[in-house]
Amino acid sequence: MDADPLLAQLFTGRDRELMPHLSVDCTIFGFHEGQLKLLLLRWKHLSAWSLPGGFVRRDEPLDSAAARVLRERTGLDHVFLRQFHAFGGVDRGEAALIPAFEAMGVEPPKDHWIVSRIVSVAYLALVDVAKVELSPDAWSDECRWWDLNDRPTLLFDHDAITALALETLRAQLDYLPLAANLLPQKFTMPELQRLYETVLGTSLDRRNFQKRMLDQGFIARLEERKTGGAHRSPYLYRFTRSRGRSAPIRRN
Amino acid sequence: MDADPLLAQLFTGRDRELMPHLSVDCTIFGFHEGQLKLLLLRWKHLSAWSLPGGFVRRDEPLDSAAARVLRERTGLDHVFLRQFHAFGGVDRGEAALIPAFEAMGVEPPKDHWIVSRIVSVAYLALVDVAKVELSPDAWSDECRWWDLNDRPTLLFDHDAITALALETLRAQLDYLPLAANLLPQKFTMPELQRLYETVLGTSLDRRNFQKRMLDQGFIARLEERKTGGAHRSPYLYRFTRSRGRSAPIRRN
DNA sequence: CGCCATTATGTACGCAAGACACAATGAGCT
DNA sequence: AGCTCATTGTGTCTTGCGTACATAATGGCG
Repeated sequence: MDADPLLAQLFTGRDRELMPHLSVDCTIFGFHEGQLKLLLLRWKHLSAWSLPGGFVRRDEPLDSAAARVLRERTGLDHVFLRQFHAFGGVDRGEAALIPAFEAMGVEPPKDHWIVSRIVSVAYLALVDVAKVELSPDAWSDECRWWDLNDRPTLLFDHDAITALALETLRAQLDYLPLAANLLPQKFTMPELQRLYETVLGTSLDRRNFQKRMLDQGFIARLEERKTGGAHRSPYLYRFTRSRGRSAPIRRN
Repeated sequence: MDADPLLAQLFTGRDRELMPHLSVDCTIFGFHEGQLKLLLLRWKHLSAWSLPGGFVRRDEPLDSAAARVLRERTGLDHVFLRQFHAFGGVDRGEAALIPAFEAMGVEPPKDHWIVSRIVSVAYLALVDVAKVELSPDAWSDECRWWDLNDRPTLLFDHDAITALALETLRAQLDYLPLAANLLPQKFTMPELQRLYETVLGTSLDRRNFQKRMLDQGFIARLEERKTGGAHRSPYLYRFTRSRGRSAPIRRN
């Protein structure tokens, strides 16, 4: 098989433009039809899945590298994207790449940093599924949403990364207006509640939930109602705080 | 001036044992005489201060590198130490090192990674000041505790690192038994309260504070009392949860 | 032996969260 | 048109936690 020219360059010069031994990985969450979704890539020739990731250019801040990865896979920019952990184990499974490179006709030099050790800084992204336009990267032949509960086992240490991302999301969901990033601009109260229930893995009381949300002050009710449902039409709401950014923590 | 042989080797081979462009920095907090302390190093020939840090060996996990830095500066092991952020800006002030190297008689090759760009993973450590035995590293001539409020301006981006470390500490103080790591085994309730007040920057009600702490279940009262004070002798308490380890999060 | 700063402990109030009930609506059916 | 019924909108009561505040107990000191 012919080597992809871009990939072949990776070991003949292009790697010099990159920060060696360093990468970013993005756990990109979405919410659709009452289910939490995770964006995954399928590697060419491996038929196995991983988180979207990429290398860091020598003149590129870490955060910008993560934003670039997110933009290239989803077309989105200026959405919630936040670093949550650096994964720096000695063996994170980089060797799994070697057969993939060989199948692509690329011969990585022995002990090249790409197939030896990579420290990866992991980012958590929250996006509106409806706005995403998916596109795989040079290493993968498919890019799609997976239901979080049906997701396949991932390459490298990406299962651990995903687990910590989910833990981080759960821990911050109730005191940051994170839901604003996962829902469309206008949404109904039951939709918001189902998002909370899905992320937290619990069931909540409708009335108390609504009260809490409104008391919180993050959301405001619109005069519109959602039509077409087979029952009483629910009100629409919107988030009032700027999306993404953090909020107050009060003490004592 | 003669070059320190260890430092000279840094650009003649020893750098090959290290992960290029990568370092760890430790914000090591202590508590003594009612004040929150930060451990700082003074750089030779620069007379300026920075956080303790170090490079990561090629066969060394990130967490181990941080633990090694902590051990080498304080003699402590198995204490609270947790990664909290990766600082990955393009220019974090690495160039400040060049005059220091020159004064030490070491000539860094132009564009060597050590003086161009370094991504640093920052760790937060909490230690019992009484157990610490300080020792500077090869780059510094002094290692000492600073009162957090009197601390000097730091080199590189270490002021930003310190600020985020403090923010992290504040945010987690009330739901993790972090204080266990900053106090001796036995302590009085007023001591614990002063620690909280110092870290949070607020003043707290004695009675409510005591009630909260005991309801929390982290601490238990001993039958001993502290003698020697000029007033009613306070009870001693101890933490019941295991010290040192962080809470639920550990990965890679 | 009384003074006084400090510690130990108890009580009252307010607010927010949780448990729970009932009215209103909109589509589809007969 | 009127009934059914799942779903949404709204109110009340209770409980528990955090906060405000007051009083008794100690131990050294003059």
